[in-house]
Amino acid sequence: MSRNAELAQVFAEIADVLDLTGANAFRVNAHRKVARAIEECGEDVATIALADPARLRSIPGIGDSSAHKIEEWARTGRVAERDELLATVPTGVPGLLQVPGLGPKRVRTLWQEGGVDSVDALRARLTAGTLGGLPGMGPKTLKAIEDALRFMEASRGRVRLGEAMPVAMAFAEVLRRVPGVKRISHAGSLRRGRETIGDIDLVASGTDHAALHAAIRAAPGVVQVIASGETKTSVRTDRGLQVDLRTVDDDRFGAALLYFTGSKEHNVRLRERAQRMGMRLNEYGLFTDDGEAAPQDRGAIPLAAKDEEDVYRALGLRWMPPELREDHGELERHPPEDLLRIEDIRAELHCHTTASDGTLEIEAMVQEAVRRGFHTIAITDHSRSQAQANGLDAARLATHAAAIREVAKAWSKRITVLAGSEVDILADGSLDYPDEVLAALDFVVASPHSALRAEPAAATERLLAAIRHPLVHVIGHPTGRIVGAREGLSPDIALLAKEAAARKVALEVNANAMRLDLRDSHVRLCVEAGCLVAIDTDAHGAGDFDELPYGVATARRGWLPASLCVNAWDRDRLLAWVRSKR
DNA sequence: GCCGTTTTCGGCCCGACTGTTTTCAGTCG
Repeated sequence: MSRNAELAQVFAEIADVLDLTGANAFRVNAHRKVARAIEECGEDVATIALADPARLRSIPGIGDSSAHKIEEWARTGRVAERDELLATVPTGVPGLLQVPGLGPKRVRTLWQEGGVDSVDALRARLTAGTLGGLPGMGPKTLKAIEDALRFMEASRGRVRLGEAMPVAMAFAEVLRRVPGVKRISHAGSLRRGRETIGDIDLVASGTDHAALHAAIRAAPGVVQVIASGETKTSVRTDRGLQVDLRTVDDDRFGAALLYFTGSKEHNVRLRERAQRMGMRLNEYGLFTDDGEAAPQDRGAIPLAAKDEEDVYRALGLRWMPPELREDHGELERHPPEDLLRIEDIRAELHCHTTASDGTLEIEAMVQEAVRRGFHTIAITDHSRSQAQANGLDAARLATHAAAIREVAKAWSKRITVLAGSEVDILADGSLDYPDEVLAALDFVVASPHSALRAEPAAATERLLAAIRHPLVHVIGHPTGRIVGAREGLSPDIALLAKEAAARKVALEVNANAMRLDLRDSHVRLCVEAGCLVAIDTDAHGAGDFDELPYGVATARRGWLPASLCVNAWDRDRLLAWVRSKR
């Protein structure tokens, strides 16, 4: 776990225990907000705490009280208040909050009146059937808890963006065939392009809501209907994913899509803004606030509801790209006008062929790039240390480069093909080929593949050395992390971005959904430093190009303007930069 | 606990669905 993740957990634990003991809900929420702010910070928060206390307090959501706790943790590795709070409840009780359907009230009932003090104890008591008679725990509630426990064991949390998107598209296709359907969109964290997705949210409009809900319940792969009403259905798929459908009338679609896209925090900001302007915002529209709840049920006509643009406009705002709706300052400081778009990407600068561990020959890879409308592709097979990936030694690389240049010549009217390498950054920061070998190539991506558990300071030095190497164009997947599976390196990204900006080296956002490396918060640091960013699919086959949208979404979440993305430059500008390193 | 285009005090978003405590609490997003 990264240090930020550890520290965030301290605040999450404080929030959980406060919640369980019935503390003020806003106080609980404030701690959860701090946990989120820490988790989403691209820099090491403990380091900020020691170096610049004022800057720590300038992070939204972190006030004086939380700042003191963070400073305490940075100095001692502990937070006394957290330890004291945790001592007041049995060790396993906070874990009960992770069970879907169990909130603080039910956990407190289970614990204090039922003697249930852990998830294991809960499972045992459910099996033994000795939980009947607790207040609020009827047979259906107990059954729902039992199902939720089974689901927890089967699925373990969030899935990667690249797994969730195809599932969402398949469900959308099912809805598209329902008679009377008007508009369908995915929403939630999926639409915001987050790297992992908790569940799939869909919003649909049409004339026959009941038919839409029936279609979702009967869709292929659905194994359980969790809830289904007139406007909302939740189902579980055979792969353990929850899919939520909300239906609305088409003239309210924009308000519903806005609402269900979130983030929750962005929505709260919008509602607060609406409130200040004498309006009221919910999933049915933006209404004049007459002091009464649920205007939509009283026949009130919304001021805006049909499209998201209408709602933002009525609130005096420009439409906000979904990837930016995270309450990361997007309402105060509008994101760049030329925020990167998928159609801006015209070059692939990191891919593999059969020379190392790819599945396509050079020419087939080039053809695929042409088919995708790219003006440039760099062929970058693995270097010699990647023996398991059939990495090339200097002699094979020379032959390979000659073959790439042959293909380049044959295709020169259609696309520019660069002979390159993805050269390993070794543990000591040196590269896997001597300089004269690299100098003979057109393009060099330098990436860490091994020693990915190095200390942050060592990782920073190692990557700085690669950035300072005069023949390197791009640092590939700089941290080496695998989403949900490997933490990778934790270098000082702000420092790397500053150095890379000075030397015109691009840091990569690897678009593969397993990697998304750099991640969104790192991109934000790159943008602040004015550092170039490369977005590459790291394609090993034709289908891998399809992952590009995930990389673009990650870059957009980091507010990347097209002007800083080398893959979005026209051919002349890109090649001038490529040649500047030779 | 946090925060400021009414504010350094007094607020802090809003609705759907479910099950059960028969009029609403709990959970979720």
